[in-house]
Amino acid sequence: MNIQENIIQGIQLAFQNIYNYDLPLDQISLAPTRKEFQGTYTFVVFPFLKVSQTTPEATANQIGEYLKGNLPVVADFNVVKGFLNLVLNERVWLDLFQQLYSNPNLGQLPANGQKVMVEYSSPNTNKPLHLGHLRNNFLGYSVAEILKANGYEVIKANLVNDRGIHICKSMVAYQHFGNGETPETSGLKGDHLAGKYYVLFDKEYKKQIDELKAAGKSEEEAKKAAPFILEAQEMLRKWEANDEAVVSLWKKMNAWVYAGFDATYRKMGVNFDKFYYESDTYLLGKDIVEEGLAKGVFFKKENGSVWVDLTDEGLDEKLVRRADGTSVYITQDLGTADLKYKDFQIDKSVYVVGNEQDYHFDVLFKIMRKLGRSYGDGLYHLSYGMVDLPTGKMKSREGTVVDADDLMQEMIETAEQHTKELGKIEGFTEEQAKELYEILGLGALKYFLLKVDPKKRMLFNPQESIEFQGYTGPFVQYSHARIAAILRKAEQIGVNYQSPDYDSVSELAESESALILILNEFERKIKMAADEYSPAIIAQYLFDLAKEYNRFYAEVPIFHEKDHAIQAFRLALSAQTAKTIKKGMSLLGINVPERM
RNA sequence: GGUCCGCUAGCUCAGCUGGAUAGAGCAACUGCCUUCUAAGCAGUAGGUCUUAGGUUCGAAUCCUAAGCGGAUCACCA
Repeated sequence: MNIQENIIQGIQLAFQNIYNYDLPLDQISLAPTRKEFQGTYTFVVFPFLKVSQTTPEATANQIGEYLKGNLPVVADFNVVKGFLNLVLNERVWLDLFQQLYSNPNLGQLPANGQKVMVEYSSPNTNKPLHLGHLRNNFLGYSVAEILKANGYEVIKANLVNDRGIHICKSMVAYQHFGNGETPETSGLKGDHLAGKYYVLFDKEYKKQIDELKAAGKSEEEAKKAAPFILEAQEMLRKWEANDEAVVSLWKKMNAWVYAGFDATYRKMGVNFDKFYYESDTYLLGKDIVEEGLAKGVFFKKENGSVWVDLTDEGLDEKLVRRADGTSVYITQDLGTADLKYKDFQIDKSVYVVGNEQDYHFDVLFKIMRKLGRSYGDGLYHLSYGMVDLPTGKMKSREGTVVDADDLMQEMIETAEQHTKELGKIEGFTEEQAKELYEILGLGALKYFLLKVDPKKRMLFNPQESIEFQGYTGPFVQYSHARIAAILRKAEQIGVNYQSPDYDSVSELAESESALILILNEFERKIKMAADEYSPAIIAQYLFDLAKEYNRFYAEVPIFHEKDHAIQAFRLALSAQTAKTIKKGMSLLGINVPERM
C-alpha cells in the first residue's frame, strides 16, 4: 500500500460518487505540492472540468471534501484556483516510516529474472586512460549497479581494443626508439609507457610528412608515403599473418598496458565480469553477412560488396563487407553482439559509448532487429556526451588531455589539503587518514561526473569544477559522517533506536515529515534511474536527501530531547537516512566515511 | 549540404508524462558555532527559459521555422 496510489484510488471514488463518472486510474496523477503552499500532494482539477460541469474552485472543493471525509490519510485540504492541496495525517508519516525502517532490503528490488550485459570502458591499448574514460567508466559501473538494484542479473563487460593500426603505431615507435625500455627501467606505468611511444610515433610521422612535402610531395601523398605509416601498415599485415616477432612484441607491450590499466581500474573502483578482446573478435560476423544475404536483409552490389539498405528506417545504405571480402568495423560488432548472447543468454545489452558513435549504434541495432534477434529490442546505446575543457575539446595528439591517473591523484591530494585545513583528522591513524582522502577525493570526482545527465556534454574545469561544498560528493559524505557520529554517541550512552515506540510520538516537526517523504522516494528514484539509465537521478536525489537531513539536524534536537520515544524516533530517522545515503552512494560507486 | 543532439541566473547544472510566483550549487552580500561535526543551516540579490510563430483553460516543456554551438554522414576503427 502506497500513499499516492491510495489517494489516487480515493480520487477515482470521488468522481464516481460526486459526478457518477468512471475516471481511469492512469488519468489521475498527483504532483508534489509547491513549498509555498500547505500540503504534500496536489491534484490539478483543470482537465476534469468537463466532467464536473462547474468551476475549478468548486470542483476542487467537492473532491477535497470527499477525500477528507472518506480517506483516513487525508487530514485536510486547501484550494488555490484549480489546485487541490492535500494535507496528510500525521499518523501516515509514522506508519510509512515504520514500514521503511523495517525493510531489510533497502534499495534492492526483487529479482526480475532478466539478464543484462553492460559493456563499458573499452579502452585502446595504445595509451593511458583520460578524463573521458573516467566519465565512461563511472557511468558504466554505476548503471550496472543501478540495474542490479532493480533486480537484474548484470554482467559487466569490457571489450578491449587491443589490435589495429593504432596499436601498431606504438609498436613501430618502440622498435625505433625503445632501446629495450620497460616499465621497470623507466619507472613508468605500462599504459603510460605505451602512450609515450604512441606520441613519439606521431611526432616522427609528422616530421617525415614535412620532409616529404619539402621534397615536393603533396600533403596527401606525403601522408601515404611516410616510412612510419608504411611500417605500421606492414606490421599490421604481419600481425594478421601471425608473425612471431610482431606477435611477441605485441604481447609484451599489451601486457604492460594491462598491468597499468589494472592499477587504474583498481583506483577507480570499477571492475568487470568478462573481458572481450578485439584480437579475438575482429574476425567475427562473417557468418552473419551470409545469414543476412540468405534472409534478404543484405544485398550484393555489382563489385561484390555487401550492403544493408536502411533507407526505409530513415538511414542510408551501409556497407557490411568490402568487395575484397574483408570485414569492416560494424561486421565484428554484429558478431560480437551474437557472441555476448551465446555466452550469457542476455535479455538486454547496454553499450556505454560516447555520442560520437550514435549513428554506428543506430545502424547496428537496426540490423540486429532486421535479422530477428531475440535480444534485438533489448539493445541500448547509453550515449554520453563528451567532456570538454575550458580550452575546448581534449586532443591526445595535442597533449591537452587530462590523464585519469593524474586527475585522481590530484583529487586525493586536494582532499587531503582541505581536510587538514579544517583540522578534521585528530585521532586518525596515518592509514585511516589516507583512506579518508581517497574516499573524499574520488567521491568528489565521481559525483561531479555523474551528477549531470549522461546524454549531455559537460564542462570540466580542473581549477574550479571540483568543489567540496554544496552540490558535491563530499557534501553527501559529510552528512553521512555526521549521522555516524550521532549513532556512535547513541550507542555510547546506550539509547536503543532499533524499535521506537511510534505510538508515543505525538507530533512531527515539518522537517521530520519532509524527511520521511523524501526517504520514501528512494525506491522510485532507483526505478527511474534504471528506466533512464541515469545515475544523475540518484546523485540529485542524494543531494536533496542530505540537504533535507541537514535542515532537520539544524532545527531539531536529538540528545537534548527529553522525551525518550521522540529521541529514539529521531535516531531511527537518522539511521535510516544514513542507510539510504550509503546505499545510494554505492549505486554511484562512491564510498562514505564514518568520520570526516 | 543531409541527419542527429544541445541552448534555462555571471558560471555549472535541475526542472518527471504540459500546471501555481521557473529551482539548486558556485561566485557576491547578511545572519547563526559555551548545546549532537559550520565540508553545515537560514536569508538577500540575480531570469524577455536563444528568437519568431503555432497548438490550449495553461508552454521552459508539445509542433513549425530561424539563429548559434557540437557530433556524424569512409570499401577508417
